[in-house]
Amino acid sequence: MPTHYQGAPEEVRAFDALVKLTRAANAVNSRLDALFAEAKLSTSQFGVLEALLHLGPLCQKDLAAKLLKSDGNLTMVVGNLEKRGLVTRTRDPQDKRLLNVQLTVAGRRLIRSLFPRHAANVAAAFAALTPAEQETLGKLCKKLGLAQADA
Amino acid sequence: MPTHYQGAPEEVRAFDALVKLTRAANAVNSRLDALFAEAKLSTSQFGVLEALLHLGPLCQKDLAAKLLKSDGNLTMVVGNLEKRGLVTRTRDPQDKRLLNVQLTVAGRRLIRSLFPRHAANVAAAFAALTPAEQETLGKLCKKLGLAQADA
DNA sequence: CGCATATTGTTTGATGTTGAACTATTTAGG
DNA sequence: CCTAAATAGTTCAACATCAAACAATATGCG
Repeated sequence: MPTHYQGAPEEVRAFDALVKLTRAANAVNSRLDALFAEAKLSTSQFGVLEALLHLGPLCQKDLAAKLLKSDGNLTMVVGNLEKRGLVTRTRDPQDKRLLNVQLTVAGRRLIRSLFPRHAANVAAAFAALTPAEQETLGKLCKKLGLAQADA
Repeated sequence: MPTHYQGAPEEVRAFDALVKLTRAANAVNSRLDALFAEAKLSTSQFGVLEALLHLGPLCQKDLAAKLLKSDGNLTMVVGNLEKRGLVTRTRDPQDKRLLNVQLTVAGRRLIRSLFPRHAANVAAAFAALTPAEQETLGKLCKKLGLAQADA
């Protein structure tokens, strides 16, 4: 049902793995998004709040690196969070190029209330696999992911 | 390097698998995007052209289902392809609600020239894993993906 | 010191993305 | 038949996303 591609065996095999990998990632992440939507947060917004909760205040450059998003994008995502009073941006006195982003009281309260449910969702999503299967999946994905760097 | 989350063991294990799964999917798909960018095609646009090549003319509803995108979205993606003369939209005479999307000569030529290189890219991306590993990865992803349906 | 270069963030323009409201058409039940 | 419900697309608002051009600041080298 993916693309019935008639090609070399290694291509057919790789296509099959690609389709399943992509669908699994989408399915799991879509499931997790339901919780974010409850709090009217986008995936990226949740990611920013989570990073700030667990790593403390960060500048936008670091946030972008953490979330694997472009810097131009972070301006908007953080901007929308700031509008809602969930984070503040303060110019770094040492290096005035930097904007330190940190949680407000409301932001901290929100992410702290959401995170335990998020963690439970992640565990529930992966409960379809045994612990050994999860570790195998993790190993294979890591190997696959790292190999793309030098492509 | 993911989130150093201190939680129940099954949550930590699931988080680890989630991060690696998501990163692998992103890394592979980013790598594949490079070819699409060469032809100034977005991932979705390439997906539409590929589906039309291998499955023949389709209405937008079917395309949306194939690509796992919203119907509203397909209006734009197909519209942009139509602007470039790569596809045409024709109203179905039997059921006037349907718009049949099909490749133009230029569209067919483009996707046929791109696809072999795409297939080679997919195979190269997965060459980091042995055939057996690719099948294991596929099986685990399928199991994981299907389990999210009833969440 | 003083300028060339690098770094951080913003802006802009194009595309993608969704969900909801809306139109047109078809289908089904009474 | 004829109207109610379902279906296919479009449009819209909001947000995401990137790349590229840009401004402001910092750093380093002569």
